[in-house]
Amino acid sequence: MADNPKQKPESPDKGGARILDDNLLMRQRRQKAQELKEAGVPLFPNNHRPRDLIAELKTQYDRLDGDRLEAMDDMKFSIAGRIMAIRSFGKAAFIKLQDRSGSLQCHLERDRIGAERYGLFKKLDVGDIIGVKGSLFRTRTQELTLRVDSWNLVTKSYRSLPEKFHGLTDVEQRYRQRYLDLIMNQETRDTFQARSTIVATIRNFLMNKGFLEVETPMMQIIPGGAAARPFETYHNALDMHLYLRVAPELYLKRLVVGGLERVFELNRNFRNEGISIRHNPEFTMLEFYQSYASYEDLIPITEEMFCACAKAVKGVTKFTYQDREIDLTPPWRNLDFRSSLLEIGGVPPSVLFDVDKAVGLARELGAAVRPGEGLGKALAKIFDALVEPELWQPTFITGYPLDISPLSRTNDLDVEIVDRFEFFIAGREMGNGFSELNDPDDQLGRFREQAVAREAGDDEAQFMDLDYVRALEYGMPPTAGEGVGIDRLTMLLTDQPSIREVILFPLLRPEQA
RNA sequence: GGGCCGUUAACUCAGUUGGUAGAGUAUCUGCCUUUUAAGCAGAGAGUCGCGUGUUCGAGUCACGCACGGCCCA
Repeated sequence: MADNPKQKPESPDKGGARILDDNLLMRQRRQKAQELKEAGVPLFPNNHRPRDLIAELKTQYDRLDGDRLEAMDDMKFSIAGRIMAIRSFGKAAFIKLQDRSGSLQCHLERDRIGAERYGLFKKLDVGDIIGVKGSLFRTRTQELTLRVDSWNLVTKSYRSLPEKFHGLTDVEQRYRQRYLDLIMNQETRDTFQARSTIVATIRNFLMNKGFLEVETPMMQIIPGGAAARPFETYHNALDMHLYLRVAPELYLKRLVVGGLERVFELNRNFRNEGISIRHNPEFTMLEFYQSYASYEDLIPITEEMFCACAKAVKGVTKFTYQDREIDLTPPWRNLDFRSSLLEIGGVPPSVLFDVDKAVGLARELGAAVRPGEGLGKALAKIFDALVEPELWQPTFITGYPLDISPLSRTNDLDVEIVDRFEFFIAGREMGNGFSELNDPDDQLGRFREQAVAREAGDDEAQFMDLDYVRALEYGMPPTAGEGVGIDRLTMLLTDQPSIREVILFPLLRPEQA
């Protein structure tokens, strides 16, 4: 392959051979595999069907004492899993078998399974996947153990697993080779189990409230719905530039115009921005929209949904995150945006209505503020620096400036602000909700202002979307909508400090230059 | 983009003022039928991330690059 001159250098599998390294351990394993094969043991058969799950055996039989188990010696069980440890003696061995549900110790005796099969068993390696059949018993230390009558190889493993005591701890290797991380680390398996539970809980929660789950384009001609830089791509057959969506918002609201009065989408967004402990270029967002509701109606729904997730994962709504207590019990704190700047940020009142002072303070705090950016943007940057990190307990912040909220309905009493909240837990934004702007003329004006900002160099400004305005001209019922960051919620409920710990395959540069 | 830290055997890690590269686990060989980080005896296993430089001599010092982590932007 490597010496094929026709091989394109850009080929995605270039260098594939380079990472398929060869070392003594692998040569030994392949040698033993060859011996097994020659003895008539298939290395990669696909005819094994385990009947039992380890966790279910434990649930059913771990409460029985040794005598009871011996009395049911003719009851046979069949499990399959990966060999995680072998403790071998001359004519018998203990192995630890791990399946998706847990792990169980098994005991193999030469005199029980026969000298020939026992000899072949000795050629197996830690990491191999095997099936075993036998009965349950208790060892001297009372550990529930399967007494193996017969075994069969299900899948040969050529690579040796990490050391049993420390396991795999190298962060880079854990992310690049997540499969290995999952084999070795129960905590990783638990984290992604929790993630699945959270997603399922949210789906059930919304469906029970009459929401319809929908899927809208991830490849968009006009990327809208959030202040973020999009990824660009290209469709060959249509000869057309496309963007990966930064949010599904404008499509979901088109569906509300269409009469789907309660909709949600729970799927991936893409933002072409920096990577950090709380940002991955692709991330998962819930967005849901409810007609005949305002942003205030979303507050109890949000509280209820988060509590449902916490109960599903942790069983409680009070827990610790990174050694600090979090209490999700409703009602959550509710604080006005400007008040939060004064009370939590310690910002002088004069800054709140003075663009120059706000920009000055934002810059003092190290934020990049472009010339021409308005008061709202500057205040938002001050908020990010001074207030957000302090919002440890769940807090709704309301009364956001209009100029940073181009899709939100203007407040009826104060035209400087919109009917919107963001909410924060553990010093992080967890979500954003507002009464949707459904006046098409107002929306068109907001898009025009965004276009001006874009001209001025704001590459996070919204794109003009005339079809969306046209949809609003047909009439969108008054609607409240909300977005929730699923990765961050998962971090919160699994006590993980980094978003990469809750994304199975976080984005990394390639190993090889 | 900037700062700090890391990269040594399959894994987890030592490696002193620059002087032939170490341990534990894993592996291999022998013994061992209730172990559970099993035990005992022996053995093998390394482009020290990559490159350049300094030096008689570099895992170690300098510079550059790559990848990763944390912090800042």
